[in-house]
Amino acid sequence: MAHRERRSTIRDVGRAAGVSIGTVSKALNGSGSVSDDTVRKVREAADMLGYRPSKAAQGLVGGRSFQVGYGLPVLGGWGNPTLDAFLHAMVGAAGEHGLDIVLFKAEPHGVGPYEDLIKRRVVDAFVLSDTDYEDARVDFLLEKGVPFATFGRTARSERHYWVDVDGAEGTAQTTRHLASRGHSRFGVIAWPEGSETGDLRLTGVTGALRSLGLPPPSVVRSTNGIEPGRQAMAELLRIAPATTAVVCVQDELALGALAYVRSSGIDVGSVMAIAGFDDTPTASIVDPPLTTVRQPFGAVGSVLGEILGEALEGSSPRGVLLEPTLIVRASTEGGSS
Amino acid sequence: MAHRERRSTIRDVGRAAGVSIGTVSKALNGSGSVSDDTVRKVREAADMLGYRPSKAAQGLVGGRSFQVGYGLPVLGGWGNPTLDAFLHAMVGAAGEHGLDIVLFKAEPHGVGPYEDLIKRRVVDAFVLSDTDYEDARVDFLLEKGVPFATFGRTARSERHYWVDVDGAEGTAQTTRHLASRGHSRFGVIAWPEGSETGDLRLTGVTGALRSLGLPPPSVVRSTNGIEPGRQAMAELLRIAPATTAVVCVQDELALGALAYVRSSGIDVGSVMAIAGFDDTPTASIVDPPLTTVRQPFGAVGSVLGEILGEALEGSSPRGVLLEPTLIVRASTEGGSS
DNA sequence: CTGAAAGCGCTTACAG
DNA sequence: CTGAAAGCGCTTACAG
Repeated sequence: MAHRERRSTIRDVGRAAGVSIGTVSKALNGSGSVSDDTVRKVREAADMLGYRPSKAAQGLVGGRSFQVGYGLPVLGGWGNPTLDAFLHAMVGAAGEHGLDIVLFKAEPHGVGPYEDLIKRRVVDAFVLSDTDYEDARVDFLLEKGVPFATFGRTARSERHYWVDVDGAEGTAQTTRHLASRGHSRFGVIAWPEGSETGDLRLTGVTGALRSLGLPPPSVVRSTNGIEPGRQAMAELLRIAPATTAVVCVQDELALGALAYVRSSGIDVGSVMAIAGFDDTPTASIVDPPLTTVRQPFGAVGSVLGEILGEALEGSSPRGVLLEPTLIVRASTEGGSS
Repeated sequence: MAHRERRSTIRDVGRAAGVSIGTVSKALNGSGSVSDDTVRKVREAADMLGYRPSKAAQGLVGGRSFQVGYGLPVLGGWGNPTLDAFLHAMVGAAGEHGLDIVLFKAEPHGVGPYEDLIKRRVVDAFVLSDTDYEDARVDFLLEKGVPFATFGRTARSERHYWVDVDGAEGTAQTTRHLASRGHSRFGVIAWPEGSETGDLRLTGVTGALRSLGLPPPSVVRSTNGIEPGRQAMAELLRIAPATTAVVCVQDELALGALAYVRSSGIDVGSVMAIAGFDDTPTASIVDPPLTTVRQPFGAVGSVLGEILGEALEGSSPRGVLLEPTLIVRASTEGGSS
């Protein structure tokens, strides 16, 4: 079976159209000046032969690969389920700019794979996600002069393309929602200090409370996870027993907090309001369903794909800040209804 | 800033080592015969210059791209969360064979993107997931003689590489577990007819019941999703009110079924046992936690990566069937404990 | 063992 | 407007 027909080359097209390969190239790319008649003949021949130019050859002469590298964040990075929507959107948007996405395995903080892909000329640019505020990869790419776009702001944001979701705005929305439900004693379960993302989310709460004229929140810091969330909630109620509204910087923390409160026999929703961040699939399933903030991962991916086109033109970098959406569910709505 | 140093080429290495570029190539690739001394000199020069051969150039001359295409299944394909582990493992294993993964957006059943990547010589092979039993892509690639490996068996399995998880064995395990807990009236919430994967999972239940000498299950078919699962469960209890054990071919269906049963005031676990398939993250969180079957997605990915190496050698295709693991949780354990 | 040369499939000045 | 030629960075017979 297996046809494995020789893929036709520019030479075949030239022969079929009765012109030189240079003319075929110009006709097909619309570069240089070619008579309408020739263009037509060449197009016909190309169509008939199903000709598509070799990317390797184009890349070699043009010095561009039309490929963008994306290092998969270490497993579990920002929660499995989001990767799907993110990749789809990014691949789609990049594709519309004629760019393919090349996947590779990113080591925790290593620049090794990045360097390799650059040197082997496999990619023209990179997309970085799960960036730290101080990120070795950012400095490396900046120094190499390789275009890239990050998901998340960094210490060098003004020097590279980036897309981010306004986390502070997300928790501020949550806070205003809770305040409108009558809450005034707030707690926050935050990430350890130094996490830019986590601190921005914390800021959203404190800022919103301040402008509402409410007292500042009690803050407990915890690593991510359900069990840590449970413990953090216990701690929070110990240091601030009057708390009635808890904003968590991530859903898992909220799920832990929720489990703790429920197991203490306190009603979640009416007595104690709990909110998370990220709208993980679980959030809508737990009892009671969790109020949370949804990040527009699809939009992040497509903007990243878009922006990559610009990055490759060498225009000066810009950032895009996207708004998250508050998803109100029973974990903050129980009682007063 | 931006160094953008000219990436060094084979010519630079030759100059630095004082040999011809042909010799550099042979020395670095270990092909042809080169004196040990020359090899050493060349290696040193290459290291010093940080030389890495251009993949485009190698691809052009060798006619191979060392890239493998993977079309992202349509959003939500086999449930977001699994994509992460799958991609990680696949990218890792492929990487060890010197292969990069190129992502693209697969249209539902279209071969268009596949044809394009072949013609443009972007990839040497493909990985297909979410394959249908009759899959146009499989026929297309077979006819083109392009190597590929599928996740899931197809009607042409003996002609291509494949990796699959033994779904029938998974639900058979579930069934035996439930029978050992004293259940004898089984229900199955399955996918619509024609889904090979779904039908295999259904088969696992019927087969196990038969060999246990128990009556066949009542079967309700439903599209995937939590809400459909809820409705399917209602339907199941209507047509077979005596049912006490329900095996669902996917977790989301099980979550819907569980929600329905719980909201009817029936105790899940003791009175009504419910099991799912896939061990999605949510499964361990719901109340009660869901008994389910875990697919070794990581293993699937790495075997796929492995096997791709073979596929590119042109050796004759083989398939690998991986065993899933039953994860027992409270949704099937309540009462009798 | 080593080098010169051809060639992979394109694009792009450069002549005509 | 069109074609011949050079060249992108490699690998691989083919001579020496």
